[in-house]
Amino acid sequence: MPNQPSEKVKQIWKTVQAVPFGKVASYGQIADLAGLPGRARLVGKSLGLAPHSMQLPWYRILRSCGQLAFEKGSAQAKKQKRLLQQEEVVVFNNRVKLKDFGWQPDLAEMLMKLEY
DNA sequence: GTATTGACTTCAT
DNA sequence: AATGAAGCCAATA
Repeated sequence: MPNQPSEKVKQIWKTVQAVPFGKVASYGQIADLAGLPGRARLVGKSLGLAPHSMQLPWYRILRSCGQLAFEKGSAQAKKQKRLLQQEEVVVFNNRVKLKDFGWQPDLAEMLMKLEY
C-alpha cells in the first residue's frame, strides 16, 4: 500500500474545512487551530497532498500577510484568485485584505472542530 | 545518522 | 515596499 496520510495531515484537512465560505486563513493560523503550532509548512505540504475528491478549500489558505502562496501570474495563482472571487472575496494584485476577509474563528466553529 | 526541501513566518536591512 | 537571513519542523533522500 502506498503511503497513508498521517494523523497530523488529516487534522490539518479537517481544520481547513472549518474555514467558512467567503473567509480566508493563513497557513500558520490553520496550524495553530489544528493543534500543531509551528507547522505552517506542514500545512502547505498537506494541502498539496489532498485529493480533489474531498473538495478541500485549499484556496482559502494564504500567507500570513494575505498574499497568495503562489507566484503572481502562475496558473495556480490565477485559479486560486478565480475560486476566491467566486466566493465574494476580493483579490487585488495577488493579495487579499485580511482586515476584511480574514477568518476569526468563533466559539461555534471551535466546537465543531473539537466535535468528531 | 546527517543533509536537503518546502503552497511558511518573523525580524532586519 | 522589497529582499534576504534565520527560525521553524515534518517528510525525504
